[in-house]
Amino acid sequence: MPTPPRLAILELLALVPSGTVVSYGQLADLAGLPGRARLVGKVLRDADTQALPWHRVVAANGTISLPADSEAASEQRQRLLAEGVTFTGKRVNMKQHNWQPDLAAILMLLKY
DNA sequence: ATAATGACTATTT
DNA sequence: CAAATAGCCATTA
Repeated sequence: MPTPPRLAILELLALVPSGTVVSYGQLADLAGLPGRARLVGKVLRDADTQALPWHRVVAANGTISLPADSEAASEQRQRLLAEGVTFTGKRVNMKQHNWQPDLAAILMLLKY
């Protein structure tokens, strides 16, 4: 049984549009959980990655927060590239792709 | 109750 | 730009 905080994170993640990314901390803040970036990471580990855009979550500096050599890391990068996300070396160009919550997302946040 | 852990982050070397 | 440093805080052991 997911605790309320986790639920908020998951619902919010589901709203992140293709071609954009969010940082762990940003997602935590939006979900009303300031300072809990690490919790987001844990949620992603436990969550059902099949149905959620988990690959749209990257570190605040734009890098992928998974072991550079891991299979998951390369897959995440591949998925992002497929959505049109551009990289500069190892970092996502946050300037262009960092998600800015739209009205729908803001409204949804009100229930928490 | 205490201590270690980690898909984090901001700052400083 | 890479690496170390020091905060962060729920979850685990």
